[in-house]
Amino acid sequence: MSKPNATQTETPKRKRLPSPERRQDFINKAIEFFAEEGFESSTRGLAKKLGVTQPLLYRYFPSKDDLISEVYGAVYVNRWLPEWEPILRDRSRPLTERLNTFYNIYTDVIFNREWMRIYLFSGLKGVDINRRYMQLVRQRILEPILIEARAEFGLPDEPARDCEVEFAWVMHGGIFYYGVRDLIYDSVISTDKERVISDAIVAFMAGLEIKLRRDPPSKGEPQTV
Amino acid sequence: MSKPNATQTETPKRKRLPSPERRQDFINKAIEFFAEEGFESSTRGLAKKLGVTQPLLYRYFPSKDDLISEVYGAVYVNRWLPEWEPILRDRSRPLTERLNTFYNIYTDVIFNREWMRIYLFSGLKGVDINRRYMQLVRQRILEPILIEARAEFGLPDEPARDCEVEFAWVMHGGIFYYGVRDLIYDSVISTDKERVISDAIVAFMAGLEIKLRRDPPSKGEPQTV
DNA sequence: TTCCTTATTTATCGAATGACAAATTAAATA
DNA sequence: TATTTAATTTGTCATTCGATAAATAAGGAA
Repeated sequence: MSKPNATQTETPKRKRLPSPERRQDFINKAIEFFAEEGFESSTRGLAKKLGVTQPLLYRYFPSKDDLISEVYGAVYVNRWLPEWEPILRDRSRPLTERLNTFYNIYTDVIFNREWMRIYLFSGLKGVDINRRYMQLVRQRILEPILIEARAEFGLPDEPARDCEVEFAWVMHGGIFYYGVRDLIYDSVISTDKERVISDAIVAFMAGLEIKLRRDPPSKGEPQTV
Repeated sequence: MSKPNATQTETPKRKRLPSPERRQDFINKAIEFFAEEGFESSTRGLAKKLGVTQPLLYRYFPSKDDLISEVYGAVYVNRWLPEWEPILRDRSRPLTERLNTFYNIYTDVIFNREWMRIYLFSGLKGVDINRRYMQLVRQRILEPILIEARAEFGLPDEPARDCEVEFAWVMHGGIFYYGVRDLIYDSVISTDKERVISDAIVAFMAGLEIKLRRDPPSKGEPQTV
């Protein structure tokens, strides 16, 4: 079984890749690696996974933190799809249907072990990209949903109030947390994602209608917390 | 400003504490420390926070991992209050009222930066204490709630089906995620916890009633996923 | 006071870490 | 083929890490 010194069984000797491709390969594998091991894990561990020596990483990224920033970008920024928002605004379909469509394809992207773990790790690190991502969710998903809900219920068009945004966040967070339980904690019993989403949306719509009729907009405090 | 070698301005020299108290102090500060810095942070950093040298930690805990286990115990196990469950089962009050009471006092405990961060860090580490905690939540909170809901709606007493447990998890997770946004991401706009909980419960109860009447229990599949 | 127990510190080890400089070598260019 | 470019490795440094052994000293007991 043991070979002499010269001939190797596996990869011949070195594989040399042009700069851009190698770089992209590094980022892709870094996503896998840091997602699984956390950002505190060593660049040597990553290099081993890459089948490359550790100093080579520093030819492509000035520091470990720079590499991590690239990982953030590849996960957060690049995986946000612009076609999501129009789905929510398409008034030719009932809102409940739009919400189901949206959350099914949205979770097709984020219910992914890498995405989830990178998101949670970076959130605990307190990097600002998390805050920006949540602003994106609020402005491009939750507030549009609340606008559409007003239209659906025949209420006047007004910006969403803070407590309504929080209410939408709870629905969104409930669905999100289902993904966390599934992909991070392995503690999900019914893996019927579509049904979980559908049930959450039914409750959201029912609750929102009650809420909007109970304390209707354009009455008391305009927007004061 | 600079002092000679002998005289100190701050603490005289050493403060000596009896073993049990020192040990407890270590655990308490370790909770703060690891919650903020993560479990990968150094024992030297912790010792500095404690105002003590690093090897002293090893007089009280055989290894860093043993200390971390103590932290888990102090946060997860010891902060679970046995009086929670009876609140949910007290049929002299409407279920909605019980749910509001329960989630307000439950979140008084877990909506705490230390608790939340320890929970999230340990979840990402994949330690089994997380899985056990979630089983606890399911068996002692969610399933009782579903049993009570059946009674409230005048339905026959049956064990909760999987998809109902998931539905309860989404409500629970939505409330939980509100805490995460508040304490970890600082991205909460309305800090009126009581109202957020109340709205979530209204939606949950409305959704559950629709759900139970739409596909009623004791009909089709008994418990087959 | 003196002695004894033990809480605490000092000193240190071996391994692992991020990062850099210089030596190699694969592959494109001439 | 000979030469050049740059991708990759080898070697290494200064820190930092968890952990241990030995030295110190605080505080109670005699």
